Amino acid sequence: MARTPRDVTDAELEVLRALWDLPEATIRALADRVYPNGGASEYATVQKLLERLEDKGHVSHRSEGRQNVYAARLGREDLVALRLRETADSLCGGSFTPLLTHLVSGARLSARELRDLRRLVDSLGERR
Amino acid sequence: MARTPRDVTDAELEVLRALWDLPEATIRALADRVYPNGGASEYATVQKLLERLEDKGHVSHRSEGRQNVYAARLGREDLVALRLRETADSLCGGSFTPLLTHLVSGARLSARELRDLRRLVDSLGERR
DNA sequence: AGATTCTCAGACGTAACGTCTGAGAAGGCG
DNA sequence: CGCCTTCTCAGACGTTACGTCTGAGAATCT
Repeated sequence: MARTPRDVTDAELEVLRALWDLPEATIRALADRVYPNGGASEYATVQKLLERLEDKGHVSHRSEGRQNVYAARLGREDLVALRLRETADSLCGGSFTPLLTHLVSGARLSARELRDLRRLVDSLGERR
Repeated sequence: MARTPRDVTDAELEVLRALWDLPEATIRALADRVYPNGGASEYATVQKLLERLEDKGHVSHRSEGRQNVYAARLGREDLVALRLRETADSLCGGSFTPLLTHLVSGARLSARELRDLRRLVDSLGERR
């Protein structure tokens, strides 16, 4: 049975998070944020993580002058979508309905979450 | 940054699936199902996967006579819940609302699914 | 008794993951 | 101009997860 690598690993996610806050950033800016007062090796770590993220298509870079400027191609919502799809595919035969059912009925939503959801459903219902 | 092992790996999931179909099963039954016409080593593989699943608390066994009978402690819905919580925690600050929003607005629900969902939400709202 | 089938304990190889090192190019500045 | 700093690129390293497999011993069957 083949092992499937993770879409985004823990350390990669940390870098992605930084990129979500700073929509465009140089490696140094990201390194400073992810590893405050980190040295050369932490810098290189971020660099490698960015390289791997780019291999996966989740990040892109352009070289501005001498240095590279990175930007996220995968947004937080996209990653949420990815994770939901993975869950649906591997556990629910690809259907999202079981996820919904669980979330709505089982997950003890707060009053606010419930209100938001009701509004969402209402707005969807109107458009039909 | 510490690496976090997966809740259930691919091969482990395969065994879990088998256990979901056969609510109680001996190792051999599971091995036959997961690896049709597999030999002694496949049997041992299933055994090891069960051991790891048990370490994680997802499976339990009792020894019936000479052999061990395994049962899933973690149901399909439980695993769905786990995955959803992981996603919410790592990407949405623990809130389920973004997941719901994505599912409801993005997942192209059928009219019927939508109606059921609305009813579900309404019934939940009444209880407050 | 001998063959079979179970359990338990542990080893093995590969890949993932997080981290780090070194070499080279490009500016900044005395 | 030399020197120092900072960047990029390429690749190595150690640990662990993961999937797989082997061997030894106990129980059961015929």
